Amino acid sequence: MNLAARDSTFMPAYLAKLNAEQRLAVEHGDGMVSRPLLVIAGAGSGKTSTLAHRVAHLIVRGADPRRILLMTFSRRAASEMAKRVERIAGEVLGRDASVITDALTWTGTFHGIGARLLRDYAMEIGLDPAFTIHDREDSADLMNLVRHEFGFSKTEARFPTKGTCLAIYSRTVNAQAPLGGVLGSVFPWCAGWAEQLKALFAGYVEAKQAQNVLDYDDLLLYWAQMASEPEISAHLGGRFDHVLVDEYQDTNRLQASILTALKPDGSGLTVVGDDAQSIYSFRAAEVRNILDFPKQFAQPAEIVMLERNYRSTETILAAANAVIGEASERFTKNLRSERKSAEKPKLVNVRDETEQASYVCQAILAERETGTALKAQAVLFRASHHSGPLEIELTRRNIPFVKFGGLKFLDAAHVKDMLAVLRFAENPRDRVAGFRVLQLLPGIGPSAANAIVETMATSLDEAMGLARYRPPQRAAEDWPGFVTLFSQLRAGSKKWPADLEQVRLWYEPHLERIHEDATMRRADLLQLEQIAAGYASRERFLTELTLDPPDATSDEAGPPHRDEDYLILSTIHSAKGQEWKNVFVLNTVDGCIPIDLGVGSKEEIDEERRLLYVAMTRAKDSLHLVMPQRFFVHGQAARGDRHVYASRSRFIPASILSAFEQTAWASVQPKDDPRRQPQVRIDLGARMRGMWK
DNA sequence: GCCCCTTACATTTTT
DNA sequence: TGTAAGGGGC
Repeated sequence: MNLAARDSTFMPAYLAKLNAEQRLAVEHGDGMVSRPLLVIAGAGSGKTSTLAHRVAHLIVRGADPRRILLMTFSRRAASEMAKRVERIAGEVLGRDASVITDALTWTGTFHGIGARLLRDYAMEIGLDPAFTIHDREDSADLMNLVRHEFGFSKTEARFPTKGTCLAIYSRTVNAQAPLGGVLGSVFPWCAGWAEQLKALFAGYVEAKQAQNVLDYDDLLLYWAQMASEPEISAHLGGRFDHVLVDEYQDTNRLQASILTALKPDGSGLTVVGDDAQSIYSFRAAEVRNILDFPKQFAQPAEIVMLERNYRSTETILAAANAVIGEASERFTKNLRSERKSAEKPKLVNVRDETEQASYVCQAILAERETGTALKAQAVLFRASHHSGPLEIELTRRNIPFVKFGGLKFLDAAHVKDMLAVLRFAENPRDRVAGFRVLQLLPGIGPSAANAIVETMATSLDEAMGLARYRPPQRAAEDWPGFVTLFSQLRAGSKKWPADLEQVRLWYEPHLERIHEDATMRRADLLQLEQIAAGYASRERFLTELTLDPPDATSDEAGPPHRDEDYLILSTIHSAKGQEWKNVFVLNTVDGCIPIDLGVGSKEEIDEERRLLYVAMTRAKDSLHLVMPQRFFVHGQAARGDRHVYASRSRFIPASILSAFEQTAWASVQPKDDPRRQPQVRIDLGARMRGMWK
């Protein structure tokens, strides 16, 4: 049988839809464990689809879905992937497909998979399986505790803040680099504190262990360490036949070392990514991971390049290619598109951020009039706060929107309080949680809270230690209620999610005492209960919520207006992997893109350039880059006129302007703009008084 | 020791 | 703009 005949006669429909390169990636190894595969997938080249097809193809060809490990960048990406795999496999396997894809249980983020594996192997590595996980803020709080303990909060010259300390620590761990080197290259202003930081980090690690907590980095670090032990490594690697990693350009050295430990010779390994979209180096992502992948193994890797773009029009792609073409070093070639369009992307000049907001609103509404849903349109920006003026204008005009990135539901103090109670019950050694919870009681401050967790730590049983403690007089009234709550949560007398309701009933009086807007906050707590109902246990709820929190107003139970049409607002980072018919990019000016903090080195500039490239390549049909000419300075009176002038982003130099259509826009109703009121100050009161002199 | 008030200050992106 | 550290009253 010759290949051509096989192609036309026996190729399943799901393969026939793919182009030649995509099919190469999907069929590599034809379902068998085979040599490593690298897929360089340009923006809009059908990357997700190709990966989903590959997984489905593996299953169709007989691979055991329980032995496939699929790691994506977010849980959202993981569930999207699972849905697609099921649909594709369904075409071949019929209704059995859902049973088979349900067995595809090892999908998730590196951190999420790490947490699961660590609980599995906890006994072997001397970890208490009841460990709780600290999010970024909890970690910073613990770092701060140690920082105070060591007396670093009262040094002559100012010691780095808790957040900076944690950033340095995290960077050092994730980059697998020596502290000195990290300080020199990334945190030069802290280089003088090397000795103290080293001591601080040692203390921080000890504190985490004493309290049986892991931070984000530990999930990778423990996993990598565990995987480097020969006995565990063989067992661990043997659990999975196929390991597939999405967005490989955004993995760091620690993650790469985990992959190597799982599959030392690269057999059964697939990584997918695009170096032109690497935007996470601030998190120690290492673009060399993807560039050096082919050289990493003794056996040669198969390399597949997907360079045909199915998303954007030719004109949008030409402009994006022009922007990325200015980059100094690059692996991927220019993408090509066959979607014709007469319309170039627009460079829109507006007076200031207020005008920018008006422009975006009217353009979006005009598009909706022609039949483009709000959901098919997105506004992207470099930093979360860049969307502030637009959010005000959208609210004023009653245009519903959902914002991704920036403030999270879980950041609200009252939500954190509730979660801290649960975490404290789950792991009574978790001092950050305990410290927070105990201070909710009136009459208990930092020193009493400290004494209590100390008492608990030295007791054989934590709940008993708590019951034995004699609280200060002013806390006597509220104390017994808390002890009862804690004991019941510890004993597990209630079933999940009834636990959470019990905590809420206890918490509500405190909420009303502490916060004036208790009613609004109470609604959040009810929503938290809705979300909780979706999880099997307290432990799963706490773990998964920490590792992949729901976005402020979307996801999970969601707000009542979920079915309605709404506009998407997103940071460029959070827009990764997504696409919209119309895309607006705010503040395409120097100081915003690139952000003024990120212009230190050539590498940082290149990353900022890739950010603009990622933003531009999200657009299918139309793209607007908006450039306010002046920005009002913060920290002045409400109507103050202090401002700075901005210029077009350096990533759009004159030499590539021809790829854009330049326009200017001004709102036709200047009276809407309070800043345009007459710039005079008249003391009418003085005139009135003068009338009687 | 707790709590409220003032003042200073820094200010990206996220698992 | 909002958080964090410090001061003073209870």
